Amino acid sequence: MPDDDAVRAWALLMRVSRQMLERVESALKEAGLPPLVWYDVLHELASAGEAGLRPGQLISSMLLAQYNLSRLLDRMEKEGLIARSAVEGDGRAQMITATPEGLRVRRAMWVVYGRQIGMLVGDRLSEAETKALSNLLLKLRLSAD
Amino acid sequence: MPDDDAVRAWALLMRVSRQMLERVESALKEAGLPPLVWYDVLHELASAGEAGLRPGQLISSMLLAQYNLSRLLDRMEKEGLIARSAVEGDGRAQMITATPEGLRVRRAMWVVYGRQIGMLVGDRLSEAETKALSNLLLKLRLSAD
DNA sequence: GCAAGATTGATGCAATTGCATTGAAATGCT
DNA sequence: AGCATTTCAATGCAATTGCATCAATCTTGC
Repeated sequence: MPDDDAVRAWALLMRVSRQMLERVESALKEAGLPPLVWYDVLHELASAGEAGLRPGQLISSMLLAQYNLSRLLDRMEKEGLIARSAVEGDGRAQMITATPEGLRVRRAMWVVYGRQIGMLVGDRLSEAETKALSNLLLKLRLSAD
Repeated sequence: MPDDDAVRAWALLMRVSRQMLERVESALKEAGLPPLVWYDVLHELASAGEAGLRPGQLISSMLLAQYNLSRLLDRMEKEGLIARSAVEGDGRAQMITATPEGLRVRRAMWVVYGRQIGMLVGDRLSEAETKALSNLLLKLRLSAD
């Protein structure tokens, strides 16, 4: 059985992260933008550059289930935000890239998303506190296993 | 646009909380137990004592949508873990109580859940760090609005 | 070359969630 | 009292998620 301090920190972690996530999701929705997970995909793709990414890379960087990603990409493709292309030399594989429209949507989402992060974190913690929080969370981060 | 520290803390908060949640959920599943949210309901009900709670109280303590709670209670009732009873003097309202079986399941869940909290938090942070984390999260907690 | 196994991504189906709306009962107003 | 408004909980329906499995292709070992 864990000690009370650990339970308290756990409970706060769960509650705060959910509250904040809901805030961000509802801000995006109010602005008529797609859900946050779309941003994450577009962000990863944008960082990856021209070449794009393999779905597997998205899965591991985003902690997303394979079947979930597959359908998420279906939806994003239907909206014209990403494109799938064949990988030469491996008929199973595919490459995912962000379309120009996808990059545009990403920027539009960041306006809302970034503002929320500012309000939810930047405005509430000093710089030192923010760094301290990151360091504590780093210790909690789980590796692959 | 928020500063980089805030974005970094945000990203870690999201990632760490999701990773941990998944760990706990899968530990519960492996043990053949219900999902975490069932624990939360049972826990609230157990703390509330004999009288039980009104759905509205569960909604606000658990950050759950009304329609979601309604159906969650359906499932839990079907499994015999909670009971709904009428409120005298208000025909719309109901009272939710945990059944003895519900309390038993709660204890069984805590064995697994508590152990996970110990491993995920207790074992990774010192007491001082744990308290510091709680204090930082407290500052991030959102009030009702 | 080829069968056995591994890897990559998609899909059928059930469970859950989200959204809008409904139904029923209480409250407020005149 | 009579009717509009509010409150409390449930529900129809669409979207998403989870689970198991599948199909196609690649790799390995013979």
